[in-house]
Amino acid sequence: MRAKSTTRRREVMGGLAKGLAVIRAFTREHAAMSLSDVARSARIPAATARRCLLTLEDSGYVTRNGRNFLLRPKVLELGAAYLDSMNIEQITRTHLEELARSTSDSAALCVLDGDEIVYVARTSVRTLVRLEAHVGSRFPAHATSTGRVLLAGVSHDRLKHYFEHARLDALTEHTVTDPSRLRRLVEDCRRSGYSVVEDELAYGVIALAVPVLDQQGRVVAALNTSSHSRRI
Amino acid sequence: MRAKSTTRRREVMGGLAKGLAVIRAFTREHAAMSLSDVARSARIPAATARRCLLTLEDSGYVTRNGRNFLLRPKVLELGAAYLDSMNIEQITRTHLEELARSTSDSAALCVLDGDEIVYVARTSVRTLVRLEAHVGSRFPAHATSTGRVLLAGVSHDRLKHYFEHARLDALTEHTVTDPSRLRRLVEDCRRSGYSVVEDELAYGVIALAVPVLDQQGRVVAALNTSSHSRRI
DNA sequence: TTCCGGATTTTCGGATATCGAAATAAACTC
DNA sequence: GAGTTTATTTCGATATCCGAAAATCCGGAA
Repeated sequence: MRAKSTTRRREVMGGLAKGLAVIRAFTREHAAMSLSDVARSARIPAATARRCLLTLEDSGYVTRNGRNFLLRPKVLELGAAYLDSMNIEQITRTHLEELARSTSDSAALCVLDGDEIVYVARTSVRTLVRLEAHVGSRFPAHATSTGRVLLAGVSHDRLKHYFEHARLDALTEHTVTDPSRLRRLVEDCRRSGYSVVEDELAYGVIALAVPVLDQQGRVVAALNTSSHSRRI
Repeated sequence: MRAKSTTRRREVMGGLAKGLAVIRAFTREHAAMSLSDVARSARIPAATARRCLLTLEDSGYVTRNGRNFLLRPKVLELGAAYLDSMNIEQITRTHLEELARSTSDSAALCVLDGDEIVYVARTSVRTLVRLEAHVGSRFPAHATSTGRVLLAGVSHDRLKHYFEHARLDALTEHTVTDPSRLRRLVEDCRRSGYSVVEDELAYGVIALAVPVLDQQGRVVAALNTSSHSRRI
């Protein structure tokens, strides 16, 4: 007790972290949950889950239907703050829509977050059946065309950090999981300016990605277009 | 302050509400903010804002760039929980993309939240210049085609509540702000099953909306397609 | 450069609200 | 009605809250 309290303890707000965990506890399979469902799912005590839910209800993020709680669309505003601040709308207008129209296929704008890519905007004509994705969806960077293009744009240090920490799991038997091979593919991206990946994220999915650069020539996002390769 | 003098005080988590306010403080104009900017913007003491930001940084929602904080794409996951739980992807695939393709214009899927509509998904070919919208964007229900279709689908009680509380502000000189006239327009929607609105949300914008029904025939969302009407 | 003044960030401490286990109450099951 | 699960309340220990003070940073003048 005394020993640990003397050391510099990082001051954080437990309640905030728990409340966010509560929001994230809701999924497609668990769209409506009772208090105890939420507590179990978010791994927090029932009394705390209750306080979180009441607070979220008070501020309009959650609503109650009988004994069940569900998310309200207001939670989208939290993401909207990001989309807004990143000026996603402008990039979308510039690139995404033309790409989708010209290829008549799915197209998406993604950014890198840790060792995953995140969908920031998307348009599609026929959605990939085996890959449900929407704004905010995440996939491991190493198995996606977008991810490789984005990795090609980060600093040497960050790339080093990526290879030290990322888990290169195989998602299909074609997924590249060998670090040095992946490193070579990323370098190819840097040279060629694009990346094509087939059957590495899921069977039957082929995608092509190119970087989106800012005025200084830095990679700020990546555009991809994807399609079915073949049936399996 | 002995005992619970203030009878039955609603127990809430102040920290959670404040943390969410911090996320929402970020906007296009203020994409990167210092601690004191955030505190000012969210109307909370600096010391508290600091604890919120450190917590959000710890959990990956916020990052630091020198003395400035910015949102990370992880905040999109909070909205993704909603999109996921509402099965938006399926509705999008079913309706939105076909509409966008067939009309070659902007199309969006919206839901009602309070007296506003919220964009839940969108696709567009040429974006309306005067109306930047993305997933999570909100507009007042009374001035939008989508809003009227959605209002036409709510219960009598909720509609009553809407007319008692909503502020029918004029956004252009064509905006319908008279409650009884709006009520008639909403009833028209209920009968006809669609709504067309021109120049009421912004000059030069015309939109048409139709409801999306669930198996029980309840209105769960509305689809709209919009376009320029004329230059002003 | 060095120093100063103002703004920002961090620390501090007492008052107060939250945490969470456990008790109680309510609801549901059989 | 007894047994089981779920929801709510209680309460001492503890962490947060926030005003204010201290430390730090920063830009510009000398």
